[in-house]
Amino acid sequence: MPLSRRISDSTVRRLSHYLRVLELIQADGGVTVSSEELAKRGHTTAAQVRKDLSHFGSFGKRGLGYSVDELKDRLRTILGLDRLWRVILVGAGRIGSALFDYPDFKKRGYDCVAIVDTDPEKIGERWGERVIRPAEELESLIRELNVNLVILAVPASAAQVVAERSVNAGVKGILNFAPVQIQVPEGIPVENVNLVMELEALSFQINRASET
Amino acid sequence: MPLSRRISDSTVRRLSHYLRVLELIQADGGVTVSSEELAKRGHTTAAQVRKDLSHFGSFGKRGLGYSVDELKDRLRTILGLDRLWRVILVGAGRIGSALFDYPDFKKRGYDCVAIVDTDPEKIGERWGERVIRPAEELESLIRELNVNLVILAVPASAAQVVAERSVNAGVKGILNFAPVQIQVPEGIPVENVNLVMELEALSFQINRASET
DNA sequence: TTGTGTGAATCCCTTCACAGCG
DNA sequence: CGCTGTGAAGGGATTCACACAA
Repeated sequence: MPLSRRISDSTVRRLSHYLRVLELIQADGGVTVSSEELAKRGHTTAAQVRKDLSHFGSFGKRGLGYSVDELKDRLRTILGLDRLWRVILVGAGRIGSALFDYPDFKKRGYDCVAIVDTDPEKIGERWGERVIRPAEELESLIRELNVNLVILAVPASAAQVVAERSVNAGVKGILNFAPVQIQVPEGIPVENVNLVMELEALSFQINRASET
Repeated sequence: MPLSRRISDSTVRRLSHYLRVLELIQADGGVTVSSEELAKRGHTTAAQVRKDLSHFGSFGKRGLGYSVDELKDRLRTILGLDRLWRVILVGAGRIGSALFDYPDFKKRGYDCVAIVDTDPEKIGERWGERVIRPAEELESLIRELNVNLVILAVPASAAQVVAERSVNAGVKGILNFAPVQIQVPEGIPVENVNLVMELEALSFQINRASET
């Protein structure tokens, strides 16, 4: 059942969302949950929930629903949250600092083990337990600290170079905040977060809505 | 031809991306582009580019390609960037400040006309030309300054309430950074940016890749 | 000849509907 | 009986392939 099928990006997003909902349900003292309820608190249908989960096994009890606790664990495993991810943050600007302080980060198993920047003013600055290191140390930090993920919070012009250096030094995935499409070798996943693109999607939809 | 068909979200994202590529091409002195080239510099196919554009009209010349300048204008109009969007930022934390300073913002026609926060320490603080106002003034600011869009950079617990107040006061769209699914009336577009979700998508894919 | 615009074919995702298990 | 798990149906979106315009 946990077949090596291709799982779509939207499915993964939904799984991530289910996990969040489960945590809320658990906080409210819920012990079991139906696909119906899970769907209502996401923005999906019950059939979708069941289909999503069915790609990875059958975790529910017919006539009963899912055990909140068990499903939560399963989702954590599926999403790869049952291990620690070691993250390096490249770019100690505002986006970088916003991420660094994001409370859910650590909670989800992401540990920012290093920060680098090119700005001499910033190098040496202390953020919590970390000290900002010069960008030249990128590769050595990745290797020494066994970094898995890199967060690119750098200007568009620097993103490609940093991505290449990081991949060469051994990172396995990239979260890219720079508004460019970066090229990486096959097999290195990249997720892009592009703030302007989100806003543009919004203004497009508003225009549409008002055209009726 | 600019028919009122349903345009998918992914199409809009691609349009937004084409626009960015066109700007780069123009900066390099390019005057015309083919769907082929546009596709290569995005992450799509030529057929996809043509199909996307065909939803809104036929802007190209057969055998020649598209005029960079004209297509850029068309895309700007389609995406609703040919007007000024007035934005209010709710939450003057790090994410808020990152957005506020995002250089592409103003360039794309988004003007952050007001900032509010609940923290007495922050109220009165000056950011560029703006002064942070108390959260109680949300509605009056939206009305007086004719705000179209609200950016929610607040904790999850506050997001729903702020969204409702904003919609009641007249905003037409919401960019939500809080990690919750907010409920809004039909016809008010919401775009969600969820940083943890992006990271989870990444770790999922890395796990998958290594399972091979 | 080149490269667009577009029906047709294909693929993938979502929804339906129900068999089957607790 | 209630709710899951899943084959089948349906619907969208992507890709193909080619007529046609410059």
